[in-house]
Amino acid sequence: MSEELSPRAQRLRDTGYKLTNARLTVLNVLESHGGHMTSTQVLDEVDKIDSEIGRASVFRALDLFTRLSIIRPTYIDSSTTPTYVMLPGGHHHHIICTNCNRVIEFEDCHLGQLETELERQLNVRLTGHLLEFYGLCDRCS
Amino acid sequence: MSEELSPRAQRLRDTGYKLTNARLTVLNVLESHGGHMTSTQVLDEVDKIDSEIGRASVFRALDLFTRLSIIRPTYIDSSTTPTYVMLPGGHHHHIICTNCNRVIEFEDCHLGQLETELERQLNVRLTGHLLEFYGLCDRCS
DNA sequence: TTTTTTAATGAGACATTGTATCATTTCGTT
DNA sequence: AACGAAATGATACAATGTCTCATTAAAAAA
Repeated sequence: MSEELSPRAQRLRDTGYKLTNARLTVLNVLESHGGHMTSTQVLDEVDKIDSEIGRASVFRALDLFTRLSIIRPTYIDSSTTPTYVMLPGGHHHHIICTNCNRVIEFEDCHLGQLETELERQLNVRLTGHLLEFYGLCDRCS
Repeated sequence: MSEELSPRAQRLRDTGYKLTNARLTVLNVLESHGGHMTSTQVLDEVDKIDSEIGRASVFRALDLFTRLSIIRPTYIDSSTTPTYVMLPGGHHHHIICTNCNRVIEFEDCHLGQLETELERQLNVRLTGHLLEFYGLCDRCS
């Protein structure tokens, strides 16, 4: 088949993982929802598209994508069920209203400098980050 | 009883919540472990101290503390079971090694400026934040 | 101090979410 | 086309979190 692959799918293959139907479907679902989904939502959407895909494979894909820093689990409106956010370009930032749980995205995080500083000081190699601010949104404050 | 209260316990009472045995025990456990614990660990430790305290109350306390930004659930070594980190002074930052899951703490995050900028631009009131970097630690890179 | 009010509790059945196992299938390569 | 390793799907299971409701205990009022 000669479909074109999304950059993330490319990355999957380049890292040595097989491009299976299950993985591509999960990735597709995440991408088409902007990557703010719980596992249950992903399971539902995947099921709509291809009900042959098993529950376990969905969880396995979510785990794999997490390890590859394609997505990141975080806790938004439940302190127990994670929401998977995409890490476009390896990073993500938002504000969570602690009253109504609304999520507000914003652009610049100015963390490039801190990142290189930490890499030098601690001898680590950083590939991404997640920055969450908590507080009250304009409606709730 | 005239025990002195921790600042966080004070905060609980000041916000109008009762200082119950269950809540104080959970808080105590979190504080004495530096606040990097899963719910199961908290349940175990609480049970050691006072086995009368019910499972539900522990979860209720964790939820409450999360709402008050005393702790924050985050992903560390499982993409599903959250680890609760304390937000001392309303914030927390660390590096998670995506290979061995080691957590490296660091100090300055230099986010004060960004915080005030966002408050002004978006008309929000921010009370805390969580900053996570992902990458390979010195041993794994 | 005693009483009152009401939030919070604990027990435990239940629901939800995630994982392990393993025979079978599929991908990518030869 | 055939091969081998990786991944899958089915399903039983395990772990984690939630609900209900009668009872208790914390804080306020008397």
